[in-house]
Amino acid sequence: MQTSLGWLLNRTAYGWRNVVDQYMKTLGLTQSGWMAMLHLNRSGEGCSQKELAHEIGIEQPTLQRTMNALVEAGYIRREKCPHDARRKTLWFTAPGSQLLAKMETQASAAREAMLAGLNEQEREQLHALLSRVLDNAHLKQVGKR
Amino acid sequence: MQTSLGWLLNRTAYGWRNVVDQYMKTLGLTQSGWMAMLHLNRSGEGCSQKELAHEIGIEQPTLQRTMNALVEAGYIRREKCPHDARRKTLWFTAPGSQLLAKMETQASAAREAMLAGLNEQEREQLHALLSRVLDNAHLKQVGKR
DNA sequence: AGCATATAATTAGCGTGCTAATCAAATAGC
DNA sequence: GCTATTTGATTAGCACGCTAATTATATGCT
Repeated sequence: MQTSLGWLLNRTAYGWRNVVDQYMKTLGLTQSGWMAMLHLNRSGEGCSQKELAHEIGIEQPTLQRTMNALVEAGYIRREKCPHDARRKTLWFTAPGSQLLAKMETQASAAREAMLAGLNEQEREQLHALLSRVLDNAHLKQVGKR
Repeated sequence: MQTSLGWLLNRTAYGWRNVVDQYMKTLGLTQSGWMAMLHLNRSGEGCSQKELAHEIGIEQPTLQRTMNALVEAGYIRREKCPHDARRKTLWFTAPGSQLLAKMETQASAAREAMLAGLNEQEREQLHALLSRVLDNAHLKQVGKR
């Protein structure tokens, strides 16, 4: 095996992000921006920032910066939660919803480009193998601090 | 498929880096630091900074910052190349070589931890699938600028 | 020889991940 | 009911990927 799996994994993830980025480029959003938009749609509008960060798999302060930019750009708005004054819920604005629709199209085109040549069975195999490696990573990180 | 392959890929790569980081932690080097040390050993001492960056798969300015830290820490030294005054070649210092030996041990322990439960055939399968996805990424990035 | 182009190292500055620390509100325990 | 702890959002600052631009040297073309 010429290249180590760790390196390969890292580079493939990096390449994937860059390809999606190219497909998204015309929409004028950065990587963290489209990630947040797509995941907010998946999580469902009205979730808290903490919940969205967890869904994306990043930490709250990381999302904070991205959210500020999206709010600034007018795609998302924060609202105070009536039940819990600490929470702020997230909602698409009308321009945000329009942009989202275009993003979904681009996202699936990018996905298809990356997986070109892999049949359904191979995609599932890759998914299964990566899931097992990721589980190992999580096990090893118990008691990290 | 619950989680998208893109997300899974990204998180697995991230998890892998963090696990290796934990194994390396006691050695007092950052992620980019041990990457540079291990790859310099693989490339062979005396290579240029550009060559090492290419071997690692990062850009020259990214390596530059890391190299400055490693030189500062006394693990690596830069030397002027006699044939080409633009080039600088990279060499381990004595403390650097000692550290490297420990790093190699930790690196393979980390690798084994991440791949626990995957037999040889599965590892090769994962390698092959990732390689194909990475190829797609490269194809899509032709003419990127 | 002399000027244009190419290449290696470097500097400057951005994007996005993180942890640590702070503030405000909610919850728990006495 | 009041203080102690927990929780969500936020701020500050670090690590490490990038591109663009600068500098010094090498190479190539006329």
